[in-house]
Amino acid sequence: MARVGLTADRLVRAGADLADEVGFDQVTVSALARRFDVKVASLYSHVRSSQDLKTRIALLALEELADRAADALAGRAGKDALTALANVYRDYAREHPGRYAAAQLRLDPATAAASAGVRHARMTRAILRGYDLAEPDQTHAVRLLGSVFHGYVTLELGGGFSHSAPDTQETWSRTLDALDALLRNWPAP
Amino acid sequence: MARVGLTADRLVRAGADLADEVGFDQVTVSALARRFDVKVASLYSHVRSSQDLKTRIALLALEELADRAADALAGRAGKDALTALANVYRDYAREHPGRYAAAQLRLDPATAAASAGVRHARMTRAILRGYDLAEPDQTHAVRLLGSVFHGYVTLELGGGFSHSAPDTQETWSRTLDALDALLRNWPAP
DNA sequence: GTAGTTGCCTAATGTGTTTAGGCAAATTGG
DNA sequence: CCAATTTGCCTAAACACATTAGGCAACTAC
Repeated sequence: MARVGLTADRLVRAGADLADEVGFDQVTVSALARRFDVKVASLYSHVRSSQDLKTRIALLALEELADRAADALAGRAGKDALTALANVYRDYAREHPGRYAAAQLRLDPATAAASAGVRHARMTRAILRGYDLAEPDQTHAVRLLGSVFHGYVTLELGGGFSHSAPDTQETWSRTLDALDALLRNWPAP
Repeated sequence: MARVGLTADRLVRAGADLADEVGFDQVTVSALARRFDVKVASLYSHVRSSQDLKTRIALLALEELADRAADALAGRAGKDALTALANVYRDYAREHPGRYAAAQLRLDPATAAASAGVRHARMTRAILRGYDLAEPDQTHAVRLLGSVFHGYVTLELGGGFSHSAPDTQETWSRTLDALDALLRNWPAP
């Protein structure tokens, strides 16, 4: 019986690729087994369950995304940093829609706390150092940025606003302009 | 054999309730059959497939949401209208998380075009009549509003920013203030 | 009341998840 | 270099959901 050399890592990576190809919720232990030309049961030595597999793919995506973000942010500040971070999310979602969807998987609190999710939160907050915002406005702004990035990327990817006239690249630029303007001129309570 | 009186309508409504209770992607033809104490196959006279059921739930949710939005918007303008519409989305998502998730289901273009989705787009645009925005900025703003509403609601519901200090109600208010300020003072290109 | 329609049923097939237990291949130690 | 052990992939089997085909009973209409 030829051994294929399965490992949790290879499975997760292949699962992520599969997600990008067919969509995250089409990722199934069976499909993954087919991809490795191996019987389904064999995967259960490496991965606890379907849920476990999906969670690991989510964690991988969060890591990759955080790494990209950290790279993009290095040496930038102000609007430059804002644009860089925003583009990391958007580009990642366009290049890796399945992975991006995976990154949205709801994790249980313990797993989330140990994930790269916390790096994301820190980086978003780091961007605001280039603007003049004290707490609690800083937290409000972090949440707003998160909402816009996530909301925009999701809608664009889902075809939410595909048909209308101005192309989405233009809207994206203007959205970043608007956010920058907003952060420089945050309204008093 | 006692007849239960199934109809597509009752199934869809029950499916929506089920979604609110256990989550939209736990909505299954089998679960619905159990809820009516009926054999699974019986549902297939009323609903074409699992996909069909989910699509119908999505359409129901979009309708309900659009109805609420239309009510809330009547007689309001400017920031008042902005706040009203935003609150409709947020409150609906909190009261009916499963339905809200359903409303995000990707529909094929034909179905989407015939759905209440178009009313949502029109209403968002209507809000901007209270602000001084010409095309193409109006479209950019529509997309931004959609992104923020959807992104915020999704993150809040998914526990995206639950732990940190300021409560989310406060952030929500300040987010609406910020959007209002932004629309009144939209940055030139 | 009978004819026809409709509604829910049984039966069967295919796919995905998961566990238990087996045999062969890799690895380790003498 | 071969024996002992670990490890990896397998077969087998149970269970859940989706879906289709075909049957019989219960409403509806005349």
